[in-house]
Amino acid sequence: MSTNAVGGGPGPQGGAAFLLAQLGAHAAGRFAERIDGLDLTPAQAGLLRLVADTPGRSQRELADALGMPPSRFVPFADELEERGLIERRRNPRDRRLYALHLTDSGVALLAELREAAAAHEQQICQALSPDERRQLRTLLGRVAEQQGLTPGIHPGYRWIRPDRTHRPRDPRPPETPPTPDPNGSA
Amino acid sequence: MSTNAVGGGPGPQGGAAFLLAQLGAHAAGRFAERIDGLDLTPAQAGLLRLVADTPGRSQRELADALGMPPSRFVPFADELEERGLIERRRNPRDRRLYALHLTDSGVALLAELREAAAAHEQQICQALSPDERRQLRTLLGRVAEQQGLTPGIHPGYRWIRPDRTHRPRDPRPPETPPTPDPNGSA
DNA sequence: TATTGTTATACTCTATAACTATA
DNA sequence: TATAGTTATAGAGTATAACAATA
Repeated sequence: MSTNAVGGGPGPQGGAAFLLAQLGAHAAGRFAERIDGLDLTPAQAGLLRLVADTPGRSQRELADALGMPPSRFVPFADELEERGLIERRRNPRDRRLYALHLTDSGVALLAELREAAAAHEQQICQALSPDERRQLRTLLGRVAEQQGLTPGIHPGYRWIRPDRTHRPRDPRPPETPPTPDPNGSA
Repeated sequence: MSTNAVGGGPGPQGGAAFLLAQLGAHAAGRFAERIDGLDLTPAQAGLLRLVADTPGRSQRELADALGMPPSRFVPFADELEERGLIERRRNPRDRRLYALHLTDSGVALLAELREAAAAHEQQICQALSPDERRQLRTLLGRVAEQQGLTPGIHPGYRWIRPDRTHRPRDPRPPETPPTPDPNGSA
């Protein structure tokens, strides 16, 4: 059996940092499996959550928040739009911008996503009593805060395996003629 | 600011499962940065650790243990061999097999790796007192055990970004003539 | 001229599947 | 015929950089 020569600390299972990395990858993998039933990848779930959280943001803003280049964000959002989960609305003040919003369908799926997340939480924390789970959340929360992590933002979207079933989208039909808006600037 | 609509549970930072995934990715990323100074990727460090832990195993066994296909394992091990950290020894009983061992250089680097892991542990757990760190390790260890994780084996080697500076290796010179070994079977 | 959104291209990484040597 | 190791190849996914529309 493996005795972990470099796990980073005391104990047969390695230090807390190694356990965090190990359990984090495990938890992320299990969550991915779970929401696969909703036909969502973790990154897609993250975008739904982000759009629900702060609706109306531009694609550029969202791409920055997720740490992904705009050229990657576009086909990424395309999928969710094709599935009717989000919609792009032109900003009449600045017609370069799309404001992203959840559709009713997207709101409904988000509710399912919340259920999945709750079930996931139960599944991962099985070994702990309610009191121990609170202890764990408190300890992890303090570590996360001290390490400067943004609540609710997973730092790994950049690396997470993307959806491989992405088909090229059909060309977007030309926009409705430019409703002439008298006020000019941004 | 993001208020985390689907983090999986109570608290402003999401449930324990989300915190685990978030902190796990963070810890893994920081560790990767740290050992970049030793010119090692996390996957390479994992292989060094594995070979040190159970020397003499075949490439096939190691590839299986790491969950990577043999065709990917070969160039992966090539790099470490070119750098003189591991060596392949023919098994005279079954000349199809290579037994992998650490060189002296590899042992020395592993010692540095242990130091890096210890420093990493300190860096990640800054926010906690020694007693709290023990609590955290205990809680995480119980979760890991219940979830069936193998101590010391990170489940994410399959997905971790590989080294992009891999140059094609020069062809291996033909093996020394077959020391005729009277006993035939495996 | 700068910025948003988009598309094209070139590059990297990967797994599948042949292939060689040995059993 | 089966297996360890290796190599070739074809496919997927990515970022860089050009591009169009709008400011």
